[in-house]
Amino acid sequence: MHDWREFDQNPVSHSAAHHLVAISELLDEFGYARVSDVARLLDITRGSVSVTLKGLKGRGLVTEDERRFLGLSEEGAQIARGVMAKKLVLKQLFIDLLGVSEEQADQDTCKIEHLVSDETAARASRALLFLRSGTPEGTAFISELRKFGRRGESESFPSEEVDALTREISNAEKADGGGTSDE
Amino acid sequence: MHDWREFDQNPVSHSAAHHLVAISELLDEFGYARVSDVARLLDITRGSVSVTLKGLKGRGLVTEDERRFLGLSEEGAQIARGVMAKKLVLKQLFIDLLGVSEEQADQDTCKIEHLVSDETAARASRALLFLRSGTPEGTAFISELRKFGRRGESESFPSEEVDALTREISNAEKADGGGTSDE
DNA sequence: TCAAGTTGTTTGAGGCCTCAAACAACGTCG
DNA sequence: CGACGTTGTTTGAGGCCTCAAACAACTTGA
Repeated sequence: MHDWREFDQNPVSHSAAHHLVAISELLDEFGYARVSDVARLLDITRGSVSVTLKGLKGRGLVTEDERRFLGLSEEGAQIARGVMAKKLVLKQLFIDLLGVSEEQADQDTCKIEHLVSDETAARASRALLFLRSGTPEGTAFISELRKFGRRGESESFPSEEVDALTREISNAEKADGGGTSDE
Repeated sequence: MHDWREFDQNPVSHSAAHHLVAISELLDEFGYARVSDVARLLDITRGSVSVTLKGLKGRGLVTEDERRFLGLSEEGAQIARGVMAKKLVLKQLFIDLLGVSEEQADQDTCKIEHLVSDETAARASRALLFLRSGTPEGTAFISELRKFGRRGESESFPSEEVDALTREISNAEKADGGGTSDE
């Protein structure tokens, strides 16, 4: 497992991704985006945005008007779309499937949005589409899961139950022949 | 969405979390952990590990032997347990529910493990327990989902389907009264 | 017009993480 | 013993991200 640092390889960092998404959202909502608007939306200083965007402009992801209005290049827009789509899909999956509160789902996906692989995001979207297609199996599953979930709402995370699950899974992995989880 | 930077608040950073987990795994597997072992496992230099661990020792999360063997304080061990449990639960959820390959699930969860909230992790573990309990609804759901998933294995992420889903969801959000995603 | 506010930039600082390189303190083995 | 290898540390550097503060340029309004 030597690739825990793989976001080193990401075309854009966590922060940069958020800058791109912010610009995209501002353009959508107001038709323009300036350094200050991005700073306000991300709740960081204009100085930080200025510096970060300098890099993104240099890499051809962000463009700038004579009037200092920001825009996204095709590549920048594509990255932003990807990140937003991942976030949306994951968030909705957490909400619809796991029953996480919208608030919490938003906070969580906000942090992980640009870290999940295309494969996982694609599969999540398949699951979501399936759920939303309203098949009896989907409906029954969710309904049973919710009933099941009503037990043990203790809310502290590494609960005893999880410990048991942990043991169960890691035993299964060992029996399986090792798994990928270490080494 | 002003808390996209919330890992600022995290007791430990991404990197630090991995150091703690590495120590925990090494202790589990070999009974001891030294700076070099951690470095090897994380694939970074001893110098980096030395520096990072200095911080973690200072914060009372990591201990050190006279013989330079590393250990975890109660708090450090607890953090490591939490992170490992989150990773395991999410990984297994991705595999069992979404049908992601083990390889990919491992890479993904490796990056997001310590970013997910307790609530989401707890709910994920409920879903996993439910799935593993072998109820007919669970089994039927997975089986139907897999059939459903066999269409559109195109594997590129922001697929047309996802775009459609995106529009659908964001429209629903607007109709809903706005949602939390922007504000 | 001129003061006040907004906007964007730069700079100096710091935090975090990483590296390479240089060191010192251990071994081990011939 | 002495050369060699391992181990852990420190240092100088850089990347990335952030801040506060100081500026310059612009707009606004009385």
